[in-house]
Amino acid sequence: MERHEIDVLTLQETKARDDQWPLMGLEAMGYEVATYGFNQWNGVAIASRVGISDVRRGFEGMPEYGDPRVTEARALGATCADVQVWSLYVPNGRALGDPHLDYKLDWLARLGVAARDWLRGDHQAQIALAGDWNVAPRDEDVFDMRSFATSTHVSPPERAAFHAIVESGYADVTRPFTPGPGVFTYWDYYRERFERNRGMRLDFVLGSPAFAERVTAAFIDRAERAGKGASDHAPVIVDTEP
DNA sequence: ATGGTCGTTTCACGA
Repeated sequence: MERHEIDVLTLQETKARDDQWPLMGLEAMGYEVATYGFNQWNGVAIASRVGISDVRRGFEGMPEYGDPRVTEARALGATCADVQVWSLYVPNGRALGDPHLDYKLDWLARLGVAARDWLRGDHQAQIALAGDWNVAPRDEDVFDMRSFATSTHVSPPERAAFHAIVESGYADVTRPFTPGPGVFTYWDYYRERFERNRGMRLDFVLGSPAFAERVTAAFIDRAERAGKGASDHAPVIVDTEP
């Protein structure tokens, strides 16, 4: 965060309850923090050094689909300066035919309905939908499509759900600055997946028209994936005009 | 078709 002068940070799959956050450290760096941690599995958070004026919680999980410890996925919205930022952790889906995939598709559909409502209410709204989408929208977003033939993340319904949100007015502001193929945001921990660049592009920032106009650059910080103890996802950074 | 890694919920499980 210090190296890249991050104004607003969104985190997903934090595996932390609200009471487990290192808030003092973030606050010492000048950040306000909003968290939405369900349990030790899944949570989301937003840290902002440009202020948080409003916090919205939405799109919680659907426990009827199974064990709520693992099915819970969350979305946390916060108004940071003039931008409404959402930290999204889209459900994983687990496997084709698994009820968790139905839950994932329902969750994305509900997000799409809400996102369209936000645009209808205010055409000048600056909204960023940022996080782990757990969808690889294009074939080039996985290192080897043959090995994903019977997998989630690339299935037509998942891709359709993602594209529906794009087509409703939320542009992917990251891909134009980080074109593929071979450009990923996630590499599994299995041996040499990162070293061999056998990854997936699952993390995106989608922006409303007014926000997308302000974006000047995007960057995937691969170096953060290299160290011992790193997350399996790399940070995705977006720059905007003031 | 399987297994490979990681961290926590541990000799199991979801990512």
